[in-house]
Amino acid sequence: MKEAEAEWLKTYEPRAYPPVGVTVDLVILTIRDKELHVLLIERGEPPFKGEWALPGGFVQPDEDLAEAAARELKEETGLKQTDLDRVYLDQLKTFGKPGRDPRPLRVFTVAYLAFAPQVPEPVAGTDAKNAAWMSLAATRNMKLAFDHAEILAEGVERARNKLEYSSLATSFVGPEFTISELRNVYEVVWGEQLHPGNFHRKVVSVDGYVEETGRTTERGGERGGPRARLYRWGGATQLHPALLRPSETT
Amino acid sequence: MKEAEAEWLKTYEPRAYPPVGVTVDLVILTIRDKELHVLLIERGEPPFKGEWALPGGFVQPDEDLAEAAARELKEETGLKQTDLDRVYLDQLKTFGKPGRDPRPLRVFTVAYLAFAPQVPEPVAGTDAKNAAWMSLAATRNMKLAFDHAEILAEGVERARNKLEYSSLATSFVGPEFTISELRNVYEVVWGEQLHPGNFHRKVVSVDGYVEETGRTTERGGERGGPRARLYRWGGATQLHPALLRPSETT
DNA sequence: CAAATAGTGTCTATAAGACAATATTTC
DNA sequence: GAAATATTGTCTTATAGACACTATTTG
Repeated sequence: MKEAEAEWLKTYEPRAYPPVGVTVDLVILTIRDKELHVLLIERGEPPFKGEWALPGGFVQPDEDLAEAAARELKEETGLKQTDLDRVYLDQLKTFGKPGRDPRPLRVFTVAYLAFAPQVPEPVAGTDAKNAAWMSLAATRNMKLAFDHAEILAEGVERARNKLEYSSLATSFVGPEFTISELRNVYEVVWGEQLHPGNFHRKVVSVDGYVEETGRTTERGGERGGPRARLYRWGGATQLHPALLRPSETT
Repeated sequence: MKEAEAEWLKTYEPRAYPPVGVTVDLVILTIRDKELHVLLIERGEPPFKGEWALPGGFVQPDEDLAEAAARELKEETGLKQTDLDRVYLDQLKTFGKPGRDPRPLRVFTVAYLAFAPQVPEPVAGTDAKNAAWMSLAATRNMKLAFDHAEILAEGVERARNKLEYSSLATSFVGPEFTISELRNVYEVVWGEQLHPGNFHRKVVSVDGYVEETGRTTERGGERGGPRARLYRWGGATQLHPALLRPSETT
């Protein structure tokens, strides 16, 4: 049997298969000015030259999918390693409808979803391409390249669900955060107001979600209010019990 | 710009890319004799000739991924269309580690997860290949082809989670079922006993999960007990509130 | 001081889980 | 009749959400 496989390998002809390509595309979400934003790239090359698209590119021959996604994340966001360590990055879904890429090569794309903390820099593009954080509201009036509008919608939907059962809301804030900042993540991603008092009690009661640092913010809120206690992530990945969306419960 | 893209298309050279291939592989789960089973195929061709693998194959040029998965499901299970309509089939995850396929073609596989109702036939293979429902316990002592053991584990894990928040347990039973049969699905997939009384009340209380047919089984249980009422799926896809695994709640 | 916000207290409705009870049915 | 099972009842505890209250801080 070993000989049979070796024999078969010799006669194998790669070009018998119609050519296909595999890319990774990233839905990188962050929160800026109390709005959900996504990182978009203005394409410098055809196809869709000049249009906005999700960052991404071909998977290199020696790379696993997750490696390719991590590489793209690093290249496109220009985040420092310390920040990158705290970024959530996980596979979202794969898209491969014939014709989704106009090139004479059928391209499948494995979409990844990432949650980034607030980044001060407006985003550094690696090459001549233009990169920008776009608010989700803004993207709804744009036509994105390829099927990226569909991928983006899928990513946002996944993000909304992730917040319920996981502690990933902490990926959107800094290493130390107040309960209000965490609540803001939920409110922005879910697009609904939460009850501050109940949210506060809930978060601190879920085992392992957050732990106190023992310190507080330097100042109160912009328009008044006491200083808030600072928390850090408590190590739990899954929330028990979950933090369910109010609008889904009905 | 239109001219620029047309120009670029002409100069484009597909063979500049190293050759890659894309397959779909299916984790098809069903319940037989109070055990979770998966459909496996004994490979008739290299690579891994003679070893057991998940059913699957190359995505055809004109096919979308979901279409390819549905085609493979139909071909490999030999299920009738009426049964196929009730099978759950959804994308699981994509795998593409370099070297996962020994051929001189890099193969990415998009794994799909399917839940099938009890099928009387032992499974009809389309060609010379041997196909069989294997219990999960049995697969743990086997070496599966490619990285299919990893894919299978991922599928089982996803199945366990799906039961909590969705009504997909009904995909494992016939169009009409008793609460006990449904409970059996949960017990087998989760691998733990559930309280019959509490489970019963819970299931009938979740809005839209099941609805009564007004009829009962013809006979009681094998070893006694009254006839059970027959239910059908009530139309809800998400469960509110969810049916959480006892062992996860602690 | 007025307004805003952090954090806590309290009460109610709902849900989960333990346990028991009753009615049917099979061998 | 004995054992098994479907279904319902009851009680306790945990949780979610509504609402109110106090303390602290900013302009």
